[in-house]
Amino acid sequence: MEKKIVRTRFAPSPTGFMHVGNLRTALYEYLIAKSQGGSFILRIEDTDQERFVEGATEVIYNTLEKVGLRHDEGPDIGGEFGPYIQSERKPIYKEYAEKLVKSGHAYYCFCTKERLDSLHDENGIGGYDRKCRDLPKEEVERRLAAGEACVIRQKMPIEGSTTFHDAVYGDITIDNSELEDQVLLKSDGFPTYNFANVVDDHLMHITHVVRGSEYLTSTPKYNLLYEAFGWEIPQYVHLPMIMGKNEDGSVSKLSKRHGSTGFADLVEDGYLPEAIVNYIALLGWCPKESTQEIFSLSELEKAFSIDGISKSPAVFDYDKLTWLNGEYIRAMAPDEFMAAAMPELRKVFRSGAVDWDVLASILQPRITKFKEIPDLIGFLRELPDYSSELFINKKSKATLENAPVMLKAAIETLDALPKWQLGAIHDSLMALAQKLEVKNGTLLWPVRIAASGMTVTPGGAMEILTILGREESLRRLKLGLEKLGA
RNA sequence: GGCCCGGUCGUCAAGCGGUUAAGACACCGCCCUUUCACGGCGGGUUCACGAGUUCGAAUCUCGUCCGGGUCACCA
Repeated sequence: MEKKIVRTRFAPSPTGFMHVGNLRTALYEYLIAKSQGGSFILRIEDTDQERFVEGATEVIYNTLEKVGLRHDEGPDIGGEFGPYIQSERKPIYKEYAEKLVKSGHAYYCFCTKERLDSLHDENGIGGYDRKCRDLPKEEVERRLAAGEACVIRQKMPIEGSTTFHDAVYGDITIDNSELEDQVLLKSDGFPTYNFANVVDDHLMHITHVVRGSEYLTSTPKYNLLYEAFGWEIPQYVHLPMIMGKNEDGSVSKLSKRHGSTGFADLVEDGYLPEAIVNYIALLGWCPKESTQEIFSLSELEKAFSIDGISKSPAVFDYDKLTWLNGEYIRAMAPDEFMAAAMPELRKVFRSGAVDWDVLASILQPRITKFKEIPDLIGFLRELPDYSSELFINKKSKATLENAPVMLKAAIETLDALPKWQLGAIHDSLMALAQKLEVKNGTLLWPVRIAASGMTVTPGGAMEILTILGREESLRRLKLGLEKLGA
């Protein structure tokens, strides 16, 4: 049997905002295609002209590029089945909608917006009453000729039920009585989302329709459309929703009140695109026969399979994303880390000789986001005001009495150092502790306190001294001595 | 409210009739160590509840409860 080439599509509407749910859908669509050697298509769904946002398609292109999801066909690069922007396909939808009217699967409806609104109850629930479903042919033609505004509606079966198969949820059956005679073509001539999808997915030879599970209940309408046209029904792959945790502990569809929900917001918050992709891949999918969690995009392409997709909604966990981000930072090569950290480092050190390598070495294992850097090392730029109480530390056996002694001895040996380098500082201080017959901590604790003015610092006394440089280091140590009244 | 879907540690999750019910994040403890971090080791009444099928159920069936989704000329 010949195997059909897998074709998936990402079909966002240009709203100017890339929700992580959307991005995950795109990711899975890409992975389903690529894991099977297929094609990933980008189609812009701009059928709602009221919602048009300037520059919104650029946001889509930029996001896909940043996360590395390269499409094989799309508005910007073309392809065999274009155009790939729905507003440019307007005549196609009209043609197919009229076909359905002719075959008796759809009909013209002249009901006004006001009449439709009056059909809903106070909760906004209640659908169309099918008033125009059986209008006499002559009346339809007369009103059409008169130029009366109208839409084309799908004629749903009154009885029976429709069953469809979903690759993750299995067989789902819904009574046809639940199905409304939905609008296919709006009065402005644009298709509705549902109709445009069916027509385009078929015309573009899409094999797997991937979308959020909020579309589960409208899928029978799709099947009915495919059947009315006599088209082959694609594979449905519905994805579990992404939820956010509310303050009271409950969950609901991930939205702004839960934190950043857009790709751009997350990047702004300091998350790396690779980490975001890695994290959302794991939200609702898990590899088979492996407990691997760190995945590059190409590793995902190899490991992904539809049967690893879960059914239940997943809560977006910023903690885990943060951890992953830290993992990505730690995995960076030194020069890569340096390049990425430099903009933040420059906020603290505008000029001057700094031992960048030592600085990077204390930062890389400690940060989870680059934007943490300025707060973390502000003390290097300016010594904070601190209390002499900080010199006391039980575990290091550091006291107010021995601190001045240690400091004095440290200043003396440090001052005599020919070269101000981490190795030299390390060796001399270790030798000093031995000579004084105290544990390392007893010497190093007061030195670090005097050098930093803080009880908790990234890196130890030696790294801090190295970065500070000879002059500033000695100045701070002497200041510490003064503070101790010695 | 009708219909649809879901329910394994706080969170992401493995599990597909027989397991000491994996792993990860978070949390706690210990170790490493000059603080913190990294790293290492260890810890926690997790199968919503109730029936049923079965020698045996987290896994199958039914009911209950809880959560979510959906009912537009929005996507």
